[in-house]
Amino acid sequence: MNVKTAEQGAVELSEGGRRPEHELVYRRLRTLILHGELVPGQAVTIQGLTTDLSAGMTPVREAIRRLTAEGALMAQGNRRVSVPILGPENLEEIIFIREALDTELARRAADRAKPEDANRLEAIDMALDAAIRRGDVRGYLTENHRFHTAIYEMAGAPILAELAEGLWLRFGPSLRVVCGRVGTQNVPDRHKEAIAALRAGDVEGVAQAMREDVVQGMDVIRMVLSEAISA
Amino acid sequence: MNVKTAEQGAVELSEGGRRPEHELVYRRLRTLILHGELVPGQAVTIQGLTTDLSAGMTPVREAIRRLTAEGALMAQGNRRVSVPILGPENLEEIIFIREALDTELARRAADRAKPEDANRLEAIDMALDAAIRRGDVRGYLTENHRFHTAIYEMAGAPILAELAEGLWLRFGPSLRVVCGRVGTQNVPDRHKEAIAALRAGDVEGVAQAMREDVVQGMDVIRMVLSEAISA
DNA sequence: CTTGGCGCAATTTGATCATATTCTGGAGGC
DNA sequence: GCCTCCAGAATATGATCAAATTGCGCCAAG
Repeated sequence: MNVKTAEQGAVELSEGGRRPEHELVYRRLRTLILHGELVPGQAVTIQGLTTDLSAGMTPVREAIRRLTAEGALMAQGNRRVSVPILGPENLEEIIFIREALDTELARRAADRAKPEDANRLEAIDMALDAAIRRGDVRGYLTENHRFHTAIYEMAGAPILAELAEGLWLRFGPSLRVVCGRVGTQNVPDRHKEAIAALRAGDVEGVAQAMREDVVQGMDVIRMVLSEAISA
Repeated sequence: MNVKTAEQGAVELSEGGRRPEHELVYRRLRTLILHGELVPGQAVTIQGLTTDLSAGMTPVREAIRRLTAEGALMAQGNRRVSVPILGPENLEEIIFIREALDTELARRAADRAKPEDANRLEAIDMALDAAIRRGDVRGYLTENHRFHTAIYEMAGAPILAELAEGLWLRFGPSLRVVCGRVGTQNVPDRHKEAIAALRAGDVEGVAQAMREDVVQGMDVIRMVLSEAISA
């Protein structure tokens, strides 16, 4: 009678193959936000998601609560939820804390890095460059995020990594808007410098490269957003 | 026929008098964690809370998800949720980021402070001292948290404040354990210095006072936790 | 006669609950 | 000692209730 349990054991891949529905909904919604598929200010309705993602109400509700707690969504008070609009003040706060977090995470990652890690980062960065060359905004956003996430994981600091990841959710939607406006060509990064410093065993060099990467990248967002307001 | 709408208008006090159930459950559970009523490692079950708080399943579920996203609770993978146990490495991460956050928030708060703000802080600090004198652990935790939260609100930096608040949820349970072990007498603070600097208009003085407050306070936790392990 | 504002009602959406289903952990038998 | 079965708990669904916004129609003013 319990035929299903048999096949489940086989499907069990990597770790925890069987994910609860609310987890899946959460991840899908999360990547939607991260890749800027949801525009800042856009309303997020439960019933809309139940039909769009063809999921039940409860999983969708829980995913929305979770993302709201992470700052990826904003409760408007009157039971409505929407994608937050990032003002210059908010962005300035994010820049401050990202500078501290990403720098420290890079420092710790460099300190614990194994030789193969530099290769992994380089592979991601090459995919990133390829996406830039072909003007693939979606691919750019994905790979750029993967690059930073890889460093977070290398750092072995789960709480700091979680905080840093959470910040990406806050500026994700705006980042997409920026890319739509200035393209992917003109967004500078310090990935090559970071990888070189990592190979040289220069811990502080990696930390400083990532600091500059963050500050410069966020600065582009700041400028585009401020001229979007004046326009 | 619409008698209900009339009375609702009257009940509307301050802002948003009508709170949804899941919000209330969230707040109650949150203060339980913040004041250390829940021991690190303790299991948190949905059905347990539905009976304890006499609430429905759905609101409890959402509150738990929210607090899990904030790091106040930990999903164990196998559908279980518990209060996280803070290891030395985790605590060290929290100390690092709190030092950056609380210092910056204090700096911004001092920069925007009005004279009455110093009085508000002093009132809280006096209540705190009173709680210490009478050995009231619960009161100590409440007032100490209120002191810092007041500064966060003064800073006018909602995102940084939210992040800082979230960290309290992570070390709240352990803080209670520490107080139960060393009492409230021996936990130093720099509140008086911060208030004095605030009155003097010394922005950097306030920032440094709060930095020392955080570092010293967290150091007590670190020491107690490490000797709890060796014991 | 047109237009702007106001209020009511209809519809859409959110919140909650009761219930069915699925899964985990452990007890007991082989 | 391992496997099977069971109890308890979590997940997920759909229905029901409540609330908020939207849109329509009416009235009054220009």
